[in-house]
Amino acid sequence: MAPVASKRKKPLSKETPERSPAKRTSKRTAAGSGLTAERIRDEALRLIDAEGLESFSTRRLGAALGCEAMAIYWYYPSKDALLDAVVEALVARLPIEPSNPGDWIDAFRKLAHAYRRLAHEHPNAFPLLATRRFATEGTWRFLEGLFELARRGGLDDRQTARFFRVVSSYCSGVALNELAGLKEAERARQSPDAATQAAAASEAFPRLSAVAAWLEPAHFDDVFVFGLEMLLDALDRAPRESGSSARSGARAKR
Amino acid sequence: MAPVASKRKKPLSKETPERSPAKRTSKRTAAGSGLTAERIRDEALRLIDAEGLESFSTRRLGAALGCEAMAIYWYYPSKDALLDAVVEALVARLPIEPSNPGDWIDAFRKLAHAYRRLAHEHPNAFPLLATRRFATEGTWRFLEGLFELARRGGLDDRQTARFFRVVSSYCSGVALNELAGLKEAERARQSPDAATQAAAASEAFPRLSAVAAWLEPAHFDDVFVFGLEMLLDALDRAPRESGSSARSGARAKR
DNA sequence: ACGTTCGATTTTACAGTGTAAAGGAACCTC
DNA sequence: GAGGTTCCTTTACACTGTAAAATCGAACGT
Repeated sequence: MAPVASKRKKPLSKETPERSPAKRTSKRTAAGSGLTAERIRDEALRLIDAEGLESFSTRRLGAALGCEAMAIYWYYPSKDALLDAVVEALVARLPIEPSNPGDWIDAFRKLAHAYRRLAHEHPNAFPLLATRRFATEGTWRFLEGLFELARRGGLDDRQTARFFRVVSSYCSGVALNELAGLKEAERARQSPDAATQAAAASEAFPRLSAVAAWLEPAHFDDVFVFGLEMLLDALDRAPRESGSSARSGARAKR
Repeated sequence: MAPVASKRKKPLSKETPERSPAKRTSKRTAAGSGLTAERIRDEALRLIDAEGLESFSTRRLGAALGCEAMAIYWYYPSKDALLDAVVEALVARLPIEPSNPGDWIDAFRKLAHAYRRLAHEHPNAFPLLATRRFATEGTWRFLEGLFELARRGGLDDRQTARFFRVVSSYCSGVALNELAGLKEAERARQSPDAATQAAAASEAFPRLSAVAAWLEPAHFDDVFVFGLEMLLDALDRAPRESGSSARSGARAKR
């Protein structure tokens, strides 16, 4: 990636006069070639969706935008920063409002489903979400909204942190597993020796091949909801058991 | 990555006479330069651990092994295949035996902890595990052992699949979150404007900054065990409720 | 003993990568 | 006009994965 990967020294010390059009003096932005940070970011997401994360490059993005690759570097300091922006744009689509106001369990549920939907809609871009830390203002705003909702639900800071970590970890994990499974299914579909390999595995690993049927993409929905409701159920119960504050009711399953 | 990323056509059709020393006629293997598939894979893992996944390249690996980069391609058809082998080597270290034989809950617990330990010991290599599908024989053997254990515990195929997905998803998710958090913490440590940024966030996002204390690496252990025991507890309860077979006892918490 | 084959490695080459460092061209302010 | 700021292109460099060919030593058939 980087020419020399020894030590990442960001040269953006305090001396650099902030090169980038960060909302400042947007008088003469329209006369250029229509290039904006947003357009670049949107096109980047479109390209990643269309052609995959691996083959996404600044030069290809430039070609898609009708400019040279280096033009991007006026709007983003690095490809990494651009990908951060893409992550932010994706996160910004997550809803925080619960259907039943005050029901934070339902908010978490809706959020979990939306998160997973994101993985389905942007399978190539999703690994970015799971791998990168939320590092931009938009993602912070998102978390702020979620945590505020949890507070209004009566959760203290510690519980909020735990619930968030547990649910978000579960969702990332499920989604990544799904994507890996889908990718493998596609690979198997166009490979000629798929049947051979599967047959061999079936003989050598009987338990694996028996269980494998239930690990198929067809059951992803089931498994996801099963684990999620289990988690939410336990989370709903946990605060009461540790003698914390009460919640407004509403439980979904069973 | 690939020169042309259009369509991945594996040219390994049935005609190719299997170029690679796959355990065949290892008569005169010792006189070479001591290069073996295992040594290459181990050195690859060592390099990834030491210098990061991003800066890992076939040429650097060659230099570390004392050979040219292309020598690797006699043992592995591509860098991707080599990384698959690294994943397999890591998975091979996971234990499947429960301390209390027959207690599959405990087996899942031990496995979960081992999985997370793997993430801590190989933070740079771990994302490979989470992103790639288990695609080699060693990983299949691992799953076979785990599923056999679940069967002896009285779980049917469907339950086994669900439990495996739920627990493994949770573990991947937690571990990835941790790694992202650790990386960010390190970045913040050597960045001069960390305090500034944190202060700004603290004002703009009061809930976030209050909860953030509980999201610190210091509490990773707590959160992980909290969620894991919650899951195992629920999983332990689930089969009985759906009228399945009984288990041999032993519950850990509460 | 001698070519031939085969296994293992190096050499060379190519298309593509991220991005630093300039250079330009258009505009804004004085 | 002169000078500065903003946006974009050009050029260049160090590096990537890997196809293809060349190389080189050991083993083998004769």
